[in-house]
Amino acid sequence: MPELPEVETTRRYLAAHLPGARVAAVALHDPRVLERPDPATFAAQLAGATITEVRRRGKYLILDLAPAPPPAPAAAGPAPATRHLVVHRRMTGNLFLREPGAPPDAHTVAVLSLADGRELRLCDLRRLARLWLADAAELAALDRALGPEPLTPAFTPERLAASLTRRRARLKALLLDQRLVAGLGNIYADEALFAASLHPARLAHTLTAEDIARLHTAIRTVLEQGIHNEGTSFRDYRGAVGQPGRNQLLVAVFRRTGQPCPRCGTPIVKTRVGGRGTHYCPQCQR
DNA sequence: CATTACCTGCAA
DNA sequence: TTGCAGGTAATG
Repeated sequence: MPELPEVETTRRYLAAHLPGARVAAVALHDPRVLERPDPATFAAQLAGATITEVRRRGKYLILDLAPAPPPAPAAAGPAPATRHLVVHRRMTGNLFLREPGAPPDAHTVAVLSLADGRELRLCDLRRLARLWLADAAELAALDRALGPEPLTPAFTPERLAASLTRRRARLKALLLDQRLVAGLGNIYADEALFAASLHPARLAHTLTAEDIARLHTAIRTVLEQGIHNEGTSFRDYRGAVGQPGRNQLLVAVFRRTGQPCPRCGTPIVKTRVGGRGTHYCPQCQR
């Protein structure tokens, strides 16, 4: 569910409210949410840690943790390592930061209780969301596995071209591949293809330099618009205080099957590309 | 390359 | 009752 704009919207709120907070305890309501380490180690490494920063890489949210200070007469061993709590919300996961005494949220799968009484809750109807604790090496591996951040200078038309020109796959399937660009999902892929006037089933190697330049701009434009509107909420996405986004009111093609194309009025068509529902204007997108 | 499994709820 | 849903890893 949450793509880059939804994760970024959540990140901005959490980054303004979490740094400095100390983790008092962690509860796993559904142990399947935890990838690693085992629940006991996970709880032990989180307890007492202080959240220092909230970052995002693609669709992953990363909480940097400073370890708990050692007990008073601490032996002069190696300092405990900084760790990172990595969260991926997959399809229906939401992260809520709730005030002390807030009523429970449906589908809660994990809770970080903070020392000040607040709770950071991971809630996920479909239970596909995952979280894990990473050390610096694991975080670096995650970083390497992902393509460039589309809203940074690392994402250039040349780099996009390099990952498209030799590929025989259909364009939309490649846009969803996180190794190519980090953060696009089904909504913003469809919207970017519409903004670039490109057919989702177009074979990637047939794109011209002009096509790629338009696509590069379109990817940035739709993601920036999504962030500006605090995400797209068709069904399940909510922000860190439970609020829906507004971008669903502004999409051109996504879930607008049969409705007129905003550019030419032709009814929007829905097909299947790369196993995903895909919406496009058969007139404008070639 | 494409398809399936992982989950649950809801619309068709 | 079936198929589909904003994602990804694991299969053919």
